[in-house]
Amino acid sequence: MQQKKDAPLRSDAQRNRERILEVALAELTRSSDTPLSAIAKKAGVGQGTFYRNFPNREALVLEVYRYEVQQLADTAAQLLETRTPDRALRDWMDRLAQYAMAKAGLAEALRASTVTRGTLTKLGHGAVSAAVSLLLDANERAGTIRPGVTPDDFVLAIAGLWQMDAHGDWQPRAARLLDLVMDGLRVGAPGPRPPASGPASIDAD
Amino acid sequence: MQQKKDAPLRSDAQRNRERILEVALAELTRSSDTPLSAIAKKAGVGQGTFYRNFPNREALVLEVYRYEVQQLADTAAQLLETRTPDRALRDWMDRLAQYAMAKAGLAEALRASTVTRGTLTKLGHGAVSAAVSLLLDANERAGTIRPGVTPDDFVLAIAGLWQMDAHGDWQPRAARLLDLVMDGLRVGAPGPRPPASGPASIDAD
DNA sequence: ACCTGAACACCGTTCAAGT
DNA sequence: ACCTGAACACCGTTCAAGT
Repeated sequence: MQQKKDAPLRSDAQRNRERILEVALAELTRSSDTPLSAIAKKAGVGQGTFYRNFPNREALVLEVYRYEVQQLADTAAQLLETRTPDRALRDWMDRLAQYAMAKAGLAEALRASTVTRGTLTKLGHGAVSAAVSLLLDANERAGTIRPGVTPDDFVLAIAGLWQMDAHGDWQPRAARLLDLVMDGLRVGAPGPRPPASGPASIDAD
Repeated sequence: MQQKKDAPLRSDAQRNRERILEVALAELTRSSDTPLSAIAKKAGVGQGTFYRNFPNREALVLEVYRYEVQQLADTAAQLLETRTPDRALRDWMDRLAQYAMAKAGLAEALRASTVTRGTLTKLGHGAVSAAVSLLLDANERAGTIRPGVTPDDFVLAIAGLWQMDAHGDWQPRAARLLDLVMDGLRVGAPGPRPPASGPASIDAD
């Protein structure tokens, strides 16, 4: 019996929660294994308060990550308005790579705290998944990628991004990976904007 | 001053080390976060002995993993003898997927203990890298994949395998990922066994 | 040279007492 | 209803004492 149904938090509780998230973002970005006690102290709350908000490390990290990733997801729609679908997709992937590197500490924290497998995928069911859907659908309609690619496929294909070292020269490595993925997505594409029927069918009408 | 240069271990020390690795494989495969103290106890050694052999959790996990992965790497050469290069590559990838799922607990342990990023990649510089090189080279020579793909590219491209949930129905997900990667690798391939010069050059001689 | 196991440090989690 | 901070449990790491 922690909390009613979706009753709004008391204002001080609300403030505490925000402070914790704020500090967690800064701290976890820097180093992925900052003790939760340190975060609580820096946020100016007791251990108990911390635990009232986040039952464990994973819950905190997921929440921080979710918020951060949301912003990136939002850019997908914008890119689609100013570019061709395939350039929008590729540009978004580039941003994703930049993001993954900038938030390397956070990504590490996520990997480290995610004991259960597939949690990363579960996170994908949120904002990222929606953004990816948008991009994939637009490309499928334009005939620039093969039909039937799911957001899940996409997320798995670019998983390598989360495995690169942010300190080294990740840029060329990321570019090569994303090029390969884009090529893989294009194979079997019906071709740029095909009207209705299949391309070069055996019997013409 | 732990140990001379590469002086052979005393026989009892050797036995202890093997016992630890044996227990660690069994225990970590089951659940990724078995306490090191539990492993030490089950192996019948004191905490100190454990630490003499493995300075931290990561060292242990890497060692266990390295050995396990070695066996898989060894199959690459065999596959190349009994199949066409591209089928050998694809079959090896399928085995890799099976392996990744069978050793899911171990893979989790690896992810969890790998604080430093790129450690996974570093592991790739060993046996896996050699196996992948073998497969890629054979395919490049046969013209079934584009030239210039490095083992690093490959490892990044299939990183999604380590992110799948072993309990769910990973089989179709893995197949889709590997298909996409294969397609990506094929794009720009010179074509099956081209003799010497580029295909369809502008000016014929 | 190697081993043991108690001792220490640290961090996550809980809970009695307070407002 | 929410907060605090001391107390507890657990695990990684070290080290004095042994063979």
